[in-house]
Amino acid sequence: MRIEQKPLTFQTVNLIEQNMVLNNMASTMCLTPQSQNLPLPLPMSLPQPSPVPSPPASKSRIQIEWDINDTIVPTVSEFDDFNDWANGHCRLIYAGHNEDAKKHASGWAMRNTNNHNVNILKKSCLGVLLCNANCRLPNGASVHLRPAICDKARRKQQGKQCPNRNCNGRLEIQPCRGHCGYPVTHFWRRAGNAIYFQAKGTHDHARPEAKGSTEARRLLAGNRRVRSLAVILASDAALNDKLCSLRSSKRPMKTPRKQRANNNTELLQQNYQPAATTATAGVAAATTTNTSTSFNQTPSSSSSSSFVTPQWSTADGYYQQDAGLGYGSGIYGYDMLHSPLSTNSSTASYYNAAESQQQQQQQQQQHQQQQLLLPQGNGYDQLTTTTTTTTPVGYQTGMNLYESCDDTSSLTSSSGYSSEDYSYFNGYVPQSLDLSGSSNASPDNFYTPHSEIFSVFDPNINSGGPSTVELLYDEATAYQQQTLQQQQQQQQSFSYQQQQQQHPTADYYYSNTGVDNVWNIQMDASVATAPYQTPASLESGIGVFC
DNA sequence: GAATGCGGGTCAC
DNA sequence: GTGACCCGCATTC
Repeated sequence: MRIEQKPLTFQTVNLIEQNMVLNNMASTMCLTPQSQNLPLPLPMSLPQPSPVPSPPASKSRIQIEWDINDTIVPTVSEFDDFNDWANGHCRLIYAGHNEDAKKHASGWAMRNTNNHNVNILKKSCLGVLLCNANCRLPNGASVHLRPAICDKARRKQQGKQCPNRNCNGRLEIQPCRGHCGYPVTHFWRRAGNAIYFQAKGTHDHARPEAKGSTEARRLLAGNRRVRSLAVILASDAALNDKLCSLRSSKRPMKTPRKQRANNNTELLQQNYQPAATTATAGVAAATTTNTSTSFNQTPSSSSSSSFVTPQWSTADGYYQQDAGLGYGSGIYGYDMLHSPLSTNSSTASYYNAAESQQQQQQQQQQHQQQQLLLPQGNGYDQLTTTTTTTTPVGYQTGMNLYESCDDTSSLTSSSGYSSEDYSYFNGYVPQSLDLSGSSNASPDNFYTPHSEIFSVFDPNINSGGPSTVELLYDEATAYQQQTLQQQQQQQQSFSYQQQQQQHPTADYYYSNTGVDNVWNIQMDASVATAPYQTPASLESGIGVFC
């Protein structure tokens, strides 16, 4: 036991950071499998990410030492915000009534692991399901699916053809080896009025898709107008992020799944109500350099408690958090599907630090333009605000910006299948999407690495009125397009982006027969015919057609 | 059907 | 003893 004798108080940010440095140091002290004579991780057929820096460990605002295995854990009166994407060696204490905590939720695909301790629930990370061909979607995103928790279901997943029909790759699990060669483990323990969470290890893989997307796909399974994987992931991430920003104000009563499906249309009518305070905790972006200011610990803090500092308390932090983790930037070896809505935004990675100030100015200008264009009261303006009020360091510029950004998260976790996941639509109607739709805007604004997002919609898709899922996607589309326009204005040369711009008329089309629920991603033969190239392929000069 | 929690059991160190 | 992992069962959604 290492319980401090002094009363629990909320320490200064500096102390928090110091603690995180210690935590990170502790994590680095982890013995390697070699040193322990443990079997090395299984050789992976999947392309391994290049050595990646250790992501920041999640922070706890509770400065007290404890361990999940302590006989008696400290009693606290203040709790951490729930963090779906807890990473690194960290300990968090959640309120006992926290629904997510009660469900032992996580954005990571965690499966139960028997530790023969009835008091402590142990879970280990399953990694992420990737395409072994390392294919890229037209938007540059990689395939990063969520491994099924159920062993049987997971076995079925593996070896399946990549959802990208033009890719011959197979889905393979990239196991998590973030804890000394073993999967990252999470420990949950209930004691008193608190739920204690401890994570060991730092995930060495991309985030899987949000849990909710699996549900979404199920919903879509019977829908002949299922979108592409890219869109699914994008929209999922969009919803994910949005839910993140709303988490604190939501949590309605649970709704049976069937009822949710039936109510989806009704949900669309709900107006987007921004959260006064968003208590969802993203992955704390502490840095080992201890140079960070209080990322996410916005001055505004929380109105509910002087101790509680919502990490996402302001819209401004939206993208900072999103951009900061670096998953999308390839820092961790993967360019995850990004959208401003995405939990894995890589959009910001197209910019570098030296340009950030200029970008901000441009963004502000763009923001003003957007404000003029966007309808009010439909929620879209909310998103716009979150998008364009990015601080100079908001767009991720590399690992050194961890401290100013946070991870996002999601709907995933607990709420993946919860009604709340589908209950927080903006409620804006398709018409609003037209503002960002391809019909009115210059093509130059659309053909970005993510342009396919705007091409996937069946022209007849709304003929029968938008479904819940459709609007879900539309929402992602509109939001993403907004940011794409900003990106285009940046005029920053990124090879990948340049490649896209070389074919300003190129377009991608998706088709789905509805039979096997497999999606085609095709380039319009009438326009550009150059193969799509990923940044990597551009470097190597090898075109990638998937 | 899948997620989740639980627990028995095995294996390696 | 510890940790990882497999498996089956039951419950819930």
